[in-house]
Amino acid sequence: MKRKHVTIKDIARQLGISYSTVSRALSPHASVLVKEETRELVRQTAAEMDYSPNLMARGIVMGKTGTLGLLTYQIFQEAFGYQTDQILKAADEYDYQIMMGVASNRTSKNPRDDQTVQIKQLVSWGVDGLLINTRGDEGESERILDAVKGRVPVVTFFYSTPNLSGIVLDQLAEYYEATEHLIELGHERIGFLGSHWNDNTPLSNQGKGYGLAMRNHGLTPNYAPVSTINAEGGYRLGKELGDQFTALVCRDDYTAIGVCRGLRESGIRVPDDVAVVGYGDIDAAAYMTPALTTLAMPYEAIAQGAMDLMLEQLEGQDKPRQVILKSRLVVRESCGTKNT
Amino acid sequence: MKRKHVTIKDIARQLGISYSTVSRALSPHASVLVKEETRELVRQTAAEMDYSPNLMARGIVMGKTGTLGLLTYQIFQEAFGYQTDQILKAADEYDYQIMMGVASNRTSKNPRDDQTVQIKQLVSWGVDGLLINTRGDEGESERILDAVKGRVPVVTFFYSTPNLSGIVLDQLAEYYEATEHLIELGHERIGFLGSHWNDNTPLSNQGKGYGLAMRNHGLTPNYAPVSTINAEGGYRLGKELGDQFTALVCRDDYTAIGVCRGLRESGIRVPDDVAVVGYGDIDAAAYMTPALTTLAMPYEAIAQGAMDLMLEQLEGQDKPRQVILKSRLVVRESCGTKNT
DNA sequence: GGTAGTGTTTATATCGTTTACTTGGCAAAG
DNA sequence: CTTTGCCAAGTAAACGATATAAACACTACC
Repeated sequence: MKRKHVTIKDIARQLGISYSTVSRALSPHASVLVKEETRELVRQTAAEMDYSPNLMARGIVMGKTGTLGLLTYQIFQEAFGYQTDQILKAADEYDYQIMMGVASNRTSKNPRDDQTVQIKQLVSWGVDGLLINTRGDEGESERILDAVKGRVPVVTFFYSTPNLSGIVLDQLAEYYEATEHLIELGHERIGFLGSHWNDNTPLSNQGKGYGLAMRNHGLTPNYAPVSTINAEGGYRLGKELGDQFTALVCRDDYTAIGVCRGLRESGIRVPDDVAVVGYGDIDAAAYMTPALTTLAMPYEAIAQGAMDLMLEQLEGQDKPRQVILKSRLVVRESCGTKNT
Repeated sequence: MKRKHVTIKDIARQLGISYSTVSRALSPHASVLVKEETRELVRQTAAEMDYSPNLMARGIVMGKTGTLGLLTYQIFQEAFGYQTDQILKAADEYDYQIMMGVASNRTSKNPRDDQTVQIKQLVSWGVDGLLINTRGDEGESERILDAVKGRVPVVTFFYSTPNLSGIVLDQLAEYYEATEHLIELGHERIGFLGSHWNDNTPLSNQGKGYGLAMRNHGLTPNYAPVSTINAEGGYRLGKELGDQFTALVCRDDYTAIGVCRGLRESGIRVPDDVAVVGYGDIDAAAYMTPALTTLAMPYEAIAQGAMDLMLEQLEGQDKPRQVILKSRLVVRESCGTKNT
C-alpha cells in the first residue's frame, strides 16, 4: 500500500512543463505572470490527479502558515465548546485556520498537558499567532511570556494577563452584580461556592466581587470551597449545607445544578428556601427546574475581540492592549423573587 | 519587531560546527552517531538560544508528521467535548499530536464547514491519518472516501461507514433496550422524539431500534420530529404533546431536558405522568430533577478503539474493520418505576 | 610506514514549495 | 535589420530540517 502524495513535480512531468510554472499557475495570488490557457490546463490536471498542496512546504518557504494556535483546557465543558466554536468562526472569517492544543489537568505519561509544552508545540508547528484561553492561576502571565519568548504574537482571553494583549472578563463586576441582585431580593445570608477567594490570582475575582458586594451592603461574606467545575462537587456541598444560607452564588452552572440537587435531597427547596445563581448559561440552565439564574458569557464578543487583537498584532502593533468584557445576568427562577 | 525563529543553522554558526551535527545531536532518535560531549553542548546552547525545531521542515523530509487529523462537528456540545477529550488522551498515549478540524453546520462565507473541504485541508497539512466523527447522514461514507482518495488511513467513529474502518455505536440495540425498559415498566403509549426514522441513513437506527422494540411487543411506534440537538426543540414539543404519551424516548439529553420542561409547564409531571429517557449522559443529567434516565456512551472505549484501528492501518493493514460498541442504559428517576 | 578499523564530523542530496533571476520568442519601434 | 520592450516559461536558489555518503582523525595491527 503506497500512499504517495501527488506533488507539483508530478503535474509538471505529466504536462512536460517546468514545475515553477505549475507552482505559478496554482498560486492563490493571481498576480498574473502565467498564460490563462496554461493556468487552466494546470488547474484541471491538478484536479484530475487529486493534487493537494503540501502546506508544510508552503509554510516553510513563505515564513507564515495562515494558521493560529488555540490553546484551551477542559474542552469537554459546554462553555469551552461554545467559546471554541466562536473562535473557529471568527478565525474563519479572516481566512485563518485554527490548530488546537488542549492543556488539560489530566495526567499522562508525557507532559503534554502542560501549558508551556503545548505552547512550544504550537510554535514549532509554525502558527502565526497564539490564542490562549487563560485559566487565571498563579503566574500564568509570566509562564506564557516565557514559553513564547516573543516568537509569535499572543492574545489571551478570559482571565487577565498583564503584559499581554487579551480579552478580559470582568468577573469582579459580574459577581458584584449577581450578589447585589440577591441582596436586593432581600437576602442577607448569602454564600459563595467557589475557589481562590483570598489570593491574588485573576481567578479570585469571582470571590472578590461577591465579597465586595456583601461588605458594601454591610453583610459578612461566607465562602465555601469548590475546587472543580462539575456538578458532583456542588452536589456534595449542597447536601451538607443545611439552612446555613438563604442564597448561593456559584462558580459555574455545573456546581449550581449540583447544589440544587443536593439541597433538594436534604429537603431544602430552591428557590423557596435557598436562591441559587450559576455562571455560564449552559444549554440546560434555561430548561431545568427551577430554571437557573446565571451569568451568560459573551462568547461571540470574546472571540471577535480576540481575533481583532490578534490581527492588530499580526500587522505589527506590539504594545499589549486589554479589552474588558462583562457577562450578562440572566434572571430566571432559581434566584426567586422579592417576596420570598 | 522582527520575529526571527532560531534555526539549526544558527546554533551551528554559534558553535562553529556544521549544522548536520547539530541536527543529529538534537535528533529524538538517540541512535548514537554523535559524541556525548558535543550532544550535550548542542542541547544546552539550543536551550539557551530558545531553539524550537521547525516541525514542518521535519515533516516534509521525514514524510510523516506524527500528527492525526480529528474531524468533528458541533464541538460545543458536551458529548462531543468528552469524546474529543478522550481522543486527545488516547492519541497522546501513542505520542500522536491531534490537529483538529471542525465541520459544523454553521454557514460562513467560505465553504470551510464542508466535511470534504476540511478533510482536504487536513491532508494538505500532512496528517498521518484521519479520525472522523461521523454524523450518520446520507452518502457520508462515499463522500469521505472520495475526499480522502486513499492518501491517508481513515478511521471513523459513531455512525457506521461501509468500506472504512471504524467504531460503530449500535444505536439500534441501544434504543431497543431503552424502549424495552419502558415497556417492561408497563408503558404502552411510548413516543420517539428524533429524526430520520424512516430513511436508510445510519442516523435512523435510533428510531429503528425504538420501532423494532415496539412492534416486537405488539405496540405501535409513534414518531415526533426533532431535527436539532438542543433543549429548545424538545421544549417546544413538550408543550404541545399533551397526554398523548406516557413515555418518551429522546434523541439526546438536551432534547430530553427540554421536553421535561415543556411537559411540566403544561402541568404534566415527569416521571409520574410521562417517563422520559435521554441519550448521552451529560453532566447535568444525573443532577437535574428528576434525574435523567439516559444512555451513557462509552467515550473512552470509542477513543481507544478508534486509536487501535488507526494504528493497525498505520502499520499497513488496509482491510477495513468495524468494531461495534454499545451505550449503557443508566436508569435514574425520569423513567419512573414499575408501579406508576 | 602502510593498511584496517573505529568513532565523529562534514558535505551534499532531498523533501515540496515559492520566488528572484534568466532566457527565449515575437511584435513594435528606431 | 538591429534594438527595445513584454510576456511566458525555464533555472536555480532558497526555506529548515533529515539522511546518506564521504572525509577525517586516531588507534591498532602486521
